[in-house]
Amino acid sequence: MLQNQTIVKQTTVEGHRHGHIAGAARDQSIRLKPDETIYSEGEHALAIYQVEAGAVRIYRLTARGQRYILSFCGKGEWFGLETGNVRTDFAEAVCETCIRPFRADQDTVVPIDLLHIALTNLAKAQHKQLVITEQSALKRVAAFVNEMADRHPRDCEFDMMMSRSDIADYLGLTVETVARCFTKLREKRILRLNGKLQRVVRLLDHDALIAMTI
Amino acid sequence: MLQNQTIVKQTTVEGHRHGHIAGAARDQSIRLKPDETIYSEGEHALAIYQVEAGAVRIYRLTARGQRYILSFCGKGEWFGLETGNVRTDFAEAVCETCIRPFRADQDTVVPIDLLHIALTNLAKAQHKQLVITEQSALKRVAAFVNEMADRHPRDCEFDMMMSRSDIADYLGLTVETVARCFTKLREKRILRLNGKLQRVVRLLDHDALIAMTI
DNA sequence: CGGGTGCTTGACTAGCATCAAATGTAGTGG
DNA sequence: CCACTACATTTGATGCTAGTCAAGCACCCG
Repeated sequence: MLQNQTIVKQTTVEGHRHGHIAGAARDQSIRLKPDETIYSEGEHALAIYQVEAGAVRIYRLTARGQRYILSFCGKGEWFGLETGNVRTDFAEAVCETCIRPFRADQDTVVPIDLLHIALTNLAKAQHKQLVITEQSALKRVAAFVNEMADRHPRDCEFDMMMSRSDIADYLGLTVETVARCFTKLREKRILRLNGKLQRVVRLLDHDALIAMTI
Repeated sequence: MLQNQTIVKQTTVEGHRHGHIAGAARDQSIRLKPDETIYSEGEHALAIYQVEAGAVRIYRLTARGQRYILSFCGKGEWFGLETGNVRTDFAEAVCETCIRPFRADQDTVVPIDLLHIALTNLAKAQHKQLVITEQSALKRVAAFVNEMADRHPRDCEFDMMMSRSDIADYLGLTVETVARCFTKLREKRILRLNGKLQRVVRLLDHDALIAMTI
């Protein structure tokens, strides 16, 4: 028994080589244009990142080329922590985005609680499992809008920034179904959609929205 | 920027009080009967566990009383690591099971790589997301059987131990659909089912099974 | 023997995917 | 300024998949 024990405290991120994007001097902020790639599957994992502004999508491609978005990371959230030292997924900016890399240089050991980040991401992933499996398409979309609303507390109007196909690939639905769900939410007077791409949500009835996700 | 930084090295499990089950003297192994509870939602998290034999199901209950199984833990796998110090889910033995608790006593700090455990569980959760969202019912069941088969390398016959409703609640399907998928796998001559409860799988065509999960 | 449990099968239905097309907006070039 | 293309979103029609409800079977135990 207990063959799997290893020693504590190997709590710095793996990977030592320098890559294209983490080449930024002294781990300073990086500005990204919409859809710009941060890292790709198969690359050497050499840094973790914190979002300072904007949003990042983390996704994988299936054997059939299907995209599946594991998570969206908003301001303050961390991403890029991997089990091994090779990337298993892709990271891209959703919109105009600003991120801050943290490399694992031996001399500049940054005091980051990697365990806390990992556990937070685990909790997010588990919550997403519940959302996806238990609920109908409408409830999934409602849960998504609610998740976005939580990132803009006190604002009743905010820009989701994600396209319909981003949302579809995140919730395991099709673009058409997502669009239909948004019109249903509009018909129910729970929200209004503004902006040329209909990505700006104005929440009319937050309580009703929350009630839908239960 | 960077408000969320905290200090490294708080890598011991939270919780200091003693609970009913971890009261076992000196963190020795615990034997469990089928369906015996290990911990429940809302309890104080005071230990993490490693499975020595058998299997454990980790699940949550939705507001409507629906059970959703987040993961099954087999031999060698760890569970019970939480973000806070309160349990957010339930843990039960699937069958006759043996687990080993690790408490967070200040004097007996066990050298466990909690980060590695957290990242492994994160990877499992992410993989499960892909299985659930991308695939049809048949593919999900195939993926499940494959997952079980991976726990019994070189054996072409093994006992899954989980009931049909366990599998259904794990894959986000109904019992009937799971049963239908198993008959399809039988009809395709990919496996045979033995035992009084039809839980013993005999793999006839492992390659075909893997091909289904892609 | 009867009742309980777990698995399977059948008939029917609701909901989402699929295919197809329309709308709206921005950008380009005549 | 208008025609044209390109792209994102929306809407409509149709079919299939999995959920629901119901029943039947196999096994076990009192």
